[in-house]
Amino acid sequence: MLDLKALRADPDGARAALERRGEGTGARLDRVLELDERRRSLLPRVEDLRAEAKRRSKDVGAKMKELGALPPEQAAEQRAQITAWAKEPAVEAESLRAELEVVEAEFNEALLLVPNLPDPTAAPEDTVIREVTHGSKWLVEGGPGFEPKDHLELSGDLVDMERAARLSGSRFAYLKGDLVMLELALVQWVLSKLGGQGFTPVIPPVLVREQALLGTGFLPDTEQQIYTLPADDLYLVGTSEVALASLHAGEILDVDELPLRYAGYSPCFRREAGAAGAADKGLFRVHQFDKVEMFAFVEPSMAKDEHERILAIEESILTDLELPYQVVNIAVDDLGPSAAKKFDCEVWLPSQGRWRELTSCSNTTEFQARRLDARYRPKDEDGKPGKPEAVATLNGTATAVGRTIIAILENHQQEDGSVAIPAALHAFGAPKVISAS
RNA sequence: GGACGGAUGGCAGAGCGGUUGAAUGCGACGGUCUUGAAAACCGUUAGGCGGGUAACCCCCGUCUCGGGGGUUCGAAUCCCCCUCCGUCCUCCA
Repeated sequence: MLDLKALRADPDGARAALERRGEGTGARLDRVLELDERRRSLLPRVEDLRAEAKRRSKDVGAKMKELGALPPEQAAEQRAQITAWAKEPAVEAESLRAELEVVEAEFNEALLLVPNLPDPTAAPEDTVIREVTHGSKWLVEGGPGFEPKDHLELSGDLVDMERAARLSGSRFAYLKGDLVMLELALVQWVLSKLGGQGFTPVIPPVLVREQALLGTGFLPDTEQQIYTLPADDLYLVGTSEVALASLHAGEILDVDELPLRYAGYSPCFRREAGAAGAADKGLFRVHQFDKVEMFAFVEPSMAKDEHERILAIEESILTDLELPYQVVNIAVDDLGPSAAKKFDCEVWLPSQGRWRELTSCSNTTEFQARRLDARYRPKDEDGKPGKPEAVATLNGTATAVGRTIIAILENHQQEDGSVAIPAALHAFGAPKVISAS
């Protein structure tokens, strides 16, 4: 949700920024402004009537007392008159309020449809800003001298998608043996690394109410990607970002508590509707996967720095895993509704001979916080507490387990089909070598 | 699944039909005192929306005591529904 006051102050600037997301996005803003106008013309009239009703209501007691001196019949008549007089503005206010309610409902709905203002530095089209190969054997001249296998060949029966399909349908997997140990090592290693960066590990609920999806901007927009449990009015989250963002919904945080950083570890569920034809096989695109997600609540002025910081952590994880990657500044017309700016880290997949998305981090500025009503109380230079303001939120993938396993298997495969697991994971219980045969 | 009890400001906790947006305590902020700090004392301190302002301070109005609806001239206070929390029973990994 955007800052209404800022929109009213500079509608043209906001419209221009929104148009960068694509033709017609500015029109949604105009709809909001128009409804805001109507709302504000109705509101004062309702409030004036209510003020009058209150005044009269307060006088009732005194007027009623005066009636005590009158004969009963006359008093009854007067009493009825007083009541009618007191009721009049309230009744009028009520009918106007009904009108206002309709306008406000439309207004709120329209406001939810306006995406975040993109950051000026969000790229016009996907732009590679950095490529880090660590001298990968796949990317040096000539390659390692053998044909890379894909992750399914490398994992053999450690990944069983046929039987998973029998159980649950396509795009599900059984993960077995050494790969399970690899996942657990990966998760534990990442959580300990993040712990050193101030991120508190969290295992959140993955079944959430609609409000959490609305608050994070996944609704209304990506409903076709979300699993629903209609019998219980719950949704399965596609990322723990949803649960982490809601952690401080409705709260006013002390500025001294900020930044608050969380590392959520949870399964993620995605319907992948529309991806039916996608050629990705194996673990790359599945309906259920585990992920460690970073999430930060910061002062708005710190959001850009935090975004860079989160990106740096993602890069550091890839570096420690000795995975070749490139960083992409994602095109402005490809941003989700909440994001003002987004970086993807794409990893090299030797079997495909191309870069594929592995992690991603977004600066959602105050967009989610406004919807979730997550605020903080700023202090001025003298340390005096001020009015609550929306915090800024950011999120980034620490490790998407399935895809990370793919990247490790493929990049660290050896000619004999075994895989040398990166040293960083050894101390966390990962096998040093995984061999499918 | 069943039976009770509860939900009030940053937190704790009164109020149970009429200046109650809300006592009191804690916290926070300001001040007095002090070499400084602590203690003590005094004062200030909820949020949303709209208007007066181009904007801040400030002022005015209105809404909000978990959410929604109702009764009433008037509801934090009475009634109904929902959500959540606690306790007990039942069940259960």
